[in-house]
Amino acid sequence: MNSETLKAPKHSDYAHRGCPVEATLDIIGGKGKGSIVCLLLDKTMRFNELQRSLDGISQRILTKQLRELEEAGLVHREVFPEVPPRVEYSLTDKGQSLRSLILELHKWGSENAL
Amino acid sequence: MNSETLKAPKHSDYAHRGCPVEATLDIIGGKGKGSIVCLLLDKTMRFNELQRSLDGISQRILTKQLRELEEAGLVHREVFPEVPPRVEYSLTDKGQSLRSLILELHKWGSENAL
DNA sequence: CAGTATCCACTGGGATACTG
DNA sequence: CAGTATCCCAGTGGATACTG
Repeated sequence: MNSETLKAPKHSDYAHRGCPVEATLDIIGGKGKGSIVCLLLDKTMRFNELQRSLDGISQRILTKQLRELEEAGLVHREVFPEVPPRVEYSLTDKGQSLRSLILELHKWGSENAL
Repeated sequence: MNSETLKAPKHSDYAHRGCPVEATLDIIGGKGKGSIVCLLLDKTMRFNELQRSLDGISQRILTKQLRELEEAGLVHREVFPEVPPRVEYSLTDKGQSLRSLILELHKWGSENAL
């Protein structure tokens, strides 16, 4: 079974076909990703610090979102070999390049959504 | 059963709590919504026209996304009582207020995602 | 502290068929 | 033409317990 050719076109496949807007939304659209990038714009943060700031997100999901953002090249993950372990998350340059976009999302949301 | 107090906090609940960024993403983050708003920035379109432009989206989903965008106050739906029926979709002022944001999403996506 | 591992519910979305 | 109505599946996310 060739999973790549057989599978029905999923979300991303189609989404990326036409519109770069959808492509971007696919990257920062997951649960909490907007907030994560938002938080990391200003400072480096540790895992628990992020989790507390995101008020209620589960460890599992936070890990997943961070891994996806890392894979997308937006987030840098640095592990310090200490006891107890310390892991710091920060934005890469590519991540920082989202700044003005995030600020626009923030602005529109403040004025129209909340 | 009070569905509002009993239910576990779902997506939007939590999302909106802290971050306007998430609130915005919740509104334009559904499948095809980015593309839809994008298309409607420039012209009014009919249902089938949209569906063809979105290449592959199902009728059911397109209807759903349009209804949600309408409910969010971004899209105006106008029904012409003709045979065969004609329905035209356009952006409201609130929808048009997304323009610069959409353009930024488009720009970032073109440069970083596709 | 920063995760995995499991299990489970809910929803998003696809496919297809039917209708005013 | 512009939808509804069904049925179905995969993915997302929550809760909880465990670990290096």
